[in-house]
Amino acid sequence: MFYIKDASEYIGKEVKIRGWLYNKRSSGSIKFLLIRDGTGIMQGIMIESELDPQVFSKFDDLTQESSLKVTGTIREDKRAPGGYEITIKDVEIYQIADEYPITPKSHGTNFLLDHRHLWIRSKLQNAILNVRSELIQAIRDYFYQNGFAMVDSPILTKAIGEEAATLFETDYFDLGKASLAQTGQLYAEAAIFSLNKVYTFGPTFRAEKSKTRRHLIEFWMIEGEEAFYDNEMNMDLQEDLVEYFVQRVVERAHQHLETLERDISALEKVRKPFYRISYDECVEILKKNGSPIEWGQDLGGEDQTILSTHYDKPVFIYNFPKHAKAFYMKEHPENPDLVLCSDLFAPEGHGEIIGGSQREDDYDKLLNRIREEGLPEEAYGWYLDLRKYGSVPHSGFGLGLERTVGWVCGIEHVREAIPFPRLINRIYP
RNA sequence: UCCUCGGUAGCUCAAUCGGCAGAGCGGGUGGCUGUUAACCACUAGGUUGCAGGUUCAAGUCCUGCCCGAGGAGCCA
Repeated sequence: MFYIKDASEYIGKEVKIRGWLYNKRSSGSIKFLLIRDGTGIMQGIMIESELDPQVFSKFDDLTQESSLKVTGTIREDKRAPGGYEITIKDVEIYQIADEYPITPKSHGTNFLLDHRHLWIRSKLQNAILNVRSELIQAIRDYFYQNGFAMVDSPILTKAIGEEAATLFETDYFDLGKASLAQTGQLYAEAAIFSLNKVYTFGPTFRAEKSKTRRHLIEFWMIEGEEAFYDNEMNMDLQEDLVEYFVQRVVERAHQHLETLERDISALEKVRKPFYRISYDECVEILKKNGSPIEWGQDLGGEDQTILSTHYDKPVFIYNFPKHAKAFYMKEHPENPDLVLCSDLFAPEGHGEIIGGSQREDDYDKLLNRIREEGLPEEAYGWYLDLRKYGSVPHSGFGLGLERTVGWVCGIEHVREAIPFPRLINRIYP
């Protein structure tokens, strides 16, 4: 089957394009159809003097997004968008589309989100979804090539993970309430004792009442977990992974990045080593740049923006205060107020894309932290077991896919980085 | 939950001091032999988010509510 992206291989040949009408123009007895087939957009020409009148008149019936099959010869022509065009010999119509809501002029976000099922057909959204697809493939390939096993963590769980206030609950037969997973990490930790290095790749759910450009209710997370890795090695791994997938997208999705008018030179700078700054240093830098942050607090949205505009490459902030971070992070051996962890911030104002840490591997210390945080001890029985039967130092991290897609594509809001975003006040379409 | 901004034609927006409800796109009709979000002419299209109030007169001012956007908190 012929696809528009392969046009250069078909010059002078007769082909059939199956697709949808993107737009049309006419100047009387010469008419232009812009046809898209998901791989590209190609201009078709209909010339009255060279066409059967019955075929020529089909132009008038065609509406935006009508589905059609055109037969014709591919030619190179500088006047055509994309450099190639098809001289049409025949037009077969699958369906005449109803009046299409998304016109070739500008629309507001609310309207576009209401029509997300149609919006994804547009040029920029198509490019974003293509980059997302390339990115996912690159991440999977990286893990495969580096000896990681893929494990699937459960989506229905007993409340265990991040925070009880942000759980989606559902009835689970005679066993009370279950909730949708907020993370697969704890299960990934169990899996390293079987497989050594693992990653999970799945949807996660957080019922946070967040309305910011960085938040989705349902988002996809990639979580690496590595036996016998300390926090330093964990950062080395993240750095290597991020460099790999960014460079691979630059290489294989170049055209889509150009469609998005992404500054590709900024992505080409994403090479090891990244910057690494301790939390202590970070607080000093932020204070100098006018942040009201005090030692002991986690970084706010404004702080993230300051940091990620300050550097031209991703930057790690490591070793946060214990009480700003999750219970499972390992206490710093020389300073019990700190934990061994790191957040990775993407440059150009895009903010946090990874949170990682070395995990607490000492049974008593972990139990202590669970009690300090007032977590339901009984739900963590199996997780504590991992510290009883051959506990080892280990580390891991979670990469937010949509934030990463947003950064690589250079788009403002994560809601465009996923085909059908789930937002606090939106579950349609 | 809190703060800020917004809601006018299918869509994007305008409407001066409170004084006749407007334009572009999209739809319809006609024209044009190389168009590039084509262009030109004509045309149809309105419960100004909802409910009250002030006024001779409200899209505009006041009160309440609904909906949306951005941000805070929280996080990937």
